[in-house]
Amino acid sequence: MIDPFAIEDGTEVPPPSGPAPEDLLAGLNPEQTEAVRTTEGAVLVLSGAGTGKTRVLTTRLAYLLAGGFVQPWQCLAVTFTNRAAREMRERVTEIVGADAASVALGTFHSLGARMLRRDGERIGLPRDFTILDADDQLRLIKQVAVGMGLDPKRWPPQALSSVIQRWKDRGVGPDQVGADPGAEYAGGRAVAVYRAYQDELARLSACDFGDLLLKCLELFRAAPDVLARYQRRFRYILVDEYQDTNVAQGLWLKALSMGHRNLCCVGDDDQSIYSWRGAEVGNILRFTHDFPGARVIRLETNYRSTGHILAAASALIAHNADRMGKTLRPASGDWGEKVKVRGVWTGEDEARVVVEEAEALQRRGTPLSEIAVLVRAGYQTRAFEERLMSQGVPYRVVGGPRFYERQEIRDAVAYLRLIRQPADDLAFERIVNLPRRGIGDATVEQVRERARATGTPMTRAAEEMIARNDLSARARGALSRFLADVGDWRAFAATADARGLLSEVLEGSGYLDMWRQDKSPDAPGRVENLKELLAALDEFADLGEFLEYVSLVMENQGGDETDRLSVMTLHAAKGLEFDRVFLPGWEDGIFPNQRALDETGAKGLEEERRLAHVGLTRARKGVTVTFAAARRIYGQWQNNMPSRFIDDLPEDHIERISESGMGGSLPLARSAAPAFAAAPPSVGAAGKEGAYARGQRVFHDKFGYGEVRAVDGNKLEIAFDKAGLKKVMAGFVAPA
DNA sequence: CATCTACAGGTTTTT
DNA sequence: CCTGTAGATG
Repeated sequence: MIDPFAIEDGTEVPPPSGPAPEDLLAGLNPEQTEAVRTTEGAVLVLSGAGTGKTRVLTTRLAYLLAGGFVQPWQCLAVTFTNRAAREMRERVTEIVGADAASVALGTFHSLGARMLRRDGERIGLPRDFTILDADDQLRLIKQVAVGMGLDPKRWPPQALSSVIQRWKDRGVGPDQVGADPGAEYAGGRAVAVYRAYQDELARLSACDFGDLLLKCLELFRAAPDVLARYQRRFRYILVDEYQDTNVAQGLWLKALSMGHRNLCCVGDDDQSIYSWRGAEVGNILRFTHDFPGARVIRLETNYRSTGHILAAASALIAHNADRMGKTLRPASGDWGEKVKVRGVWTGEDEARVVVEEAEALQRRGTPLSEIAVLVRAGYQTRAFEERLMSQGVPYRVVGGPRFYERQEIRDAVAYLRLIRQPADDLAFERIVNLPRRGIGDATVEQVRERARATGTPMTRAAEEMIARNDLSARARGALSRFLADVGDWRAFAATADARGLLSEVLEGSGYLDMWRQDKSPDAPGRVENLKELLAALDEFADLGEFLEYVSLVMENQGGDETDRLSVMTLHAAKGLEFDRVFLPGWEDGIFPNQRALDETGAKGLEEERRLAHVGLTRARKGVTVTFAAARRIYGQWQNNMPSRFIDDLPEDHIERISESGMGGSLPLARSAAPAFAAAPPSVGAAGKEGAYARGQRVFHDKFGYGEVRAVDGNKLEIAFDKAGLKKVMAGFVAPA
């Protein structure tokens, strides 16, 4: 590594590579220019939706580098998502070239992990610690809590886990909990669970996601020299999505920036929608207090949306009290279309109407990829999926499980982890009986018991139990066969490359065969994913490096070029934009969500409103807000009032649409609803009952060809050739 | 130890 | 309504 002091000595400043800094400013507006050029000191760039935030961020980084006054590795750029990090790296590379490669650029978590790998030994964290994801974390907390005698029914591990995570988000270790919120949870024993969980993590040489920051803070406290080194090194720090940082991340940034004090945070308090995940809007609201003398620069010129959309969004968000205040101004004078507000009778009507409008837009030339349906909660996607599927409109649901969160990937990774790290008990437990090899819960429990009693890893405990003949003959045989296999793989790992190793493991263990023989419809996809994992391994010489990549960075392969409409949650839509956006389910209780209201009151309502603001500002040219008078939720008919957010939209900028042929009696104002007390008329949207008969051959988009076994109204029971017996709505199949 | 049945519970989820 | 999990059963 290059000596960071080479530049500060001022002797050999390398000549600027690429463009001159001032040339980069062409095309920026005055605020953007100011945000780029104010390189010294603390700067908060309040960047409203569509105001060119990414452009400012990348230009600012390029501007620093292009001057040649700072080495790339003296710049720290922090994002939340890998996607954002990748995009920033790509865009800066386009501007300044290869220099961009050595900028310390990444997510909070990956940068934290890098620091801990380097210096974590100073706080007793081995260099090769394992990174646990949410699933591992939950299993471990559950184990610990149950081990302490807590009834998982009364104190769900899930809840304990979130209490502990909130502590970590706030930078609070087990010894610092004090009177922190949540301290009373589980009769005050949550703290003890936290402490035991941390002990357990230490025993496993593991960190969960929260630890990647929490342990950095601990490191900075315990080893001031290490902190000082980072402080000297990072002369310029750049942070994206600052409104989403939690307390720990805020402290992390503050600590690192104390050397040169050049900290630039970009964010938008009006897009803070992750407080329930520990994000602390206070970080942005208190910025000038935390960094006295800080400059605040507002970006308010919106280059994305037409006038009516912006006017509606601005008026809506103006109803929030807790904000720094910003007004989006349209860059163009184009008012465009008013925001459509459309009431319908039922949830099915809503899906039908939305899909019809989307199809009409497509006919008039809007690509499906420029149309999005943004819902409040995941369960709402279903109605739209059904309708889109039956209409044959290509669509994608964004935001399924991440690649590395998939069961099959985690299983494969667990094999690798166990091979590399025999003490990885979580990996051991995960795959010891997967595929089934006759090592049941009872046996695993015995091994765990002995491991706990003797303070050894489970692998070791299992070996000892075999040697001492502590087990039933069956279990003993199965377990020793498993351990022998792992031993063989471990030996193999010494010579083979990563891909060869995993390939051998997946075949030799029977894991791949397990999925190949599985009859469920998603099994082939899992086999595909495993192949993808194998292919990804080619890029890595070192298994450890790969495991880090898999647990922190790896994403679903995009690779989908077909023109599809997007369906996703509002949360997933943040940072994206589309020509046309549909915002369904604007009904009190759904959006704003009832639980948000119940649990966090006025604060919750404001966050819901920010979510609505995010939704509206995703659209360039058109927004359609819809609400249904009644919908079936969990099989129960429920009448709803139109969302109070509809009242926040100024009449001048919206167009209320009444359904034709429905008597014009739809509740277009809140006072008119709920519209009816009894069940609404059934629409029968899902299909033509009686169109299918037993024995008929049919085709289904997902499951392929099959034969109808039974007909029950519009539900069919079909024996699919590949996917097996399924119950399917008649609307989803076509005669074959 | 695997498979079946009963039953609770169902907001959002960047790492 | 439907899905995931706990416990009882073979």
